[in-house]
Amino acid sequence: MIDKDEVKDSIIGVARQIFCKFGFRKTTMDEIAQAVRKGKSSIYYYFSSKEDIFQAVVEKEAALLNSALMKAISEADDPREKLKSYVLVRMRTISELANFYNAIKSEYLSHLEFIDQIRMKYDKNEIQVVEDILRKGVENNEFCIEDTSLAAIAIVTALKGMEIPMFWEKDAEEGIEQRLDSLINFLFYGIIKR
Amino acid sequence: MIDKDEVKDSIIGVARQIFCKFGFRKTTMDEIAQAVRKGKSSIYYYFSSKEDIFQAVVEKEAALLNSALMKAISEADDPREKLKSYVLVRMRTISELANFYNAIKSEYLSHLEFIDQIRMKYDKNEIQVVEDILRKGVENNEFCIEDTSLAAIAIVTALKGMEIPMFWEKDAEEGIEQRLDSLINFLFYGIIKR
DNA sequence: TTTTTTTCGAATTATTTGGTCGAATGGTCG
DNA sequence: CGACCATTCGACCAAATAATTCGAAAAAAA
Repeated sequence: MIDKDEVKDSIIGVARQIFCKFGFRKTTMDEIAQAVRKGKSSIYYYFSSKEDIFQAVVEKEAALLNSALMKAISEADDPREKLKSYVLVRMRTISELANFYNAIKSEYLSHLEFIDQIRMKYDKNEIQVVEDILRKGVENNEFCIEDTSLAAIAIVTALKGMEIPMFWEKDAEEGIEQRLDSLINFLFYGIIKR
Repeated sequence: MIDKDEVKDSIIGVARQIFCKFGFRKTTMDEIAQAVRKGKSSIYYYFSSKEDIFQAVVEKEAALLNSALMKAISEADDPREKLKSYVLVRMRTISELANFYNAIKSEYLSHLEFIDQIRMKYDKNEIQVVEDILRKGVENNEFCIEDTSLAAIAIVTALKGMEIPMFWEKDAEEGIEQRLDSLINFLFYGIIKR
């Protein structure tokens, strides 16, 4: 017998590719089915709808980013390093996932609220994590921040700001490192105790 | 009043991009219309159908290749150079147009016979041009060929062989120069009088 | 064999899309 | 101005396509 989750995973993987290429609308169940070498109807044995598949893909992407962040943070030790590593890894990973986000953006997919829901879920998590780092930094006397909660939100928001479509359009490769540096500098100048 | 041909050209240009990205099937008239900032029905004022637009795009691509070839040939002087330049420019231009051909291939577009027709039309032209080069080369005693007509067909066919989809898949950039060299060598060894 | 899991073809329904048409809009020229 | 083109567009339709359902057939497990 086959592991159902394995099949689901392979569908998610394949679907991701096709979504990347054509976006949500232009991706058909037939294409997904053919790509995993199954009948169209078989897909419905694993997922209840096209939207369901898409949701799974988004969830997986978000989880991927999340685990990359967690790993990066856990590997650095002092708060300053943690924060730096967090920012760097976040941008790098997002950059890798850019394909997918590109595919999504522009499509009038906003009415699929679950995307926002998933994002929000992970956002809260992210903000919490960043806040923890900040708080520890304050305790260690490395950062001077009045309201760590607000600061965390600001940082995550700033990083999200770099995800805006425009950013990924053309300059990608070259511009990214510079922007990262300047962003990190900016954050640190305002945060680090001098 | 606007120049009708200008508008047509802009439609062709925009349509080309979208065809490239999504292929014929997945490209909708609405998209094309939106991209040129017109109503869908307005497009039909300039073109009679989606196929008609596509045909125009193909025609333009073919014409582009053709004029590139003519220019290259006219700039070289002796037959040997002409032939070499022809081969090089052909491959280079095709490489640039690869995007478009990629978009077309794989789609079951073969039932649109006009593609074959256009190709054939330009093929005949190309074969004729090559044959002229060869014949001059023979006159100049640079080439030794029994049947220039057959040889021309062979050469054009050989070059077309390099257009097969597989070729463009992955190795593109690196492999192309080598292949070109070897192809040219191959042609010349069999043709040039030693 | 019986039962359960998995697949699929055919049918159904919902949505999309190519294409038409007549009515606007707007500029041109007498 | 008003008659006359050129151009645009919204509303509409039929055909195509796509999502989803369903029952039955394989395949696997028990």
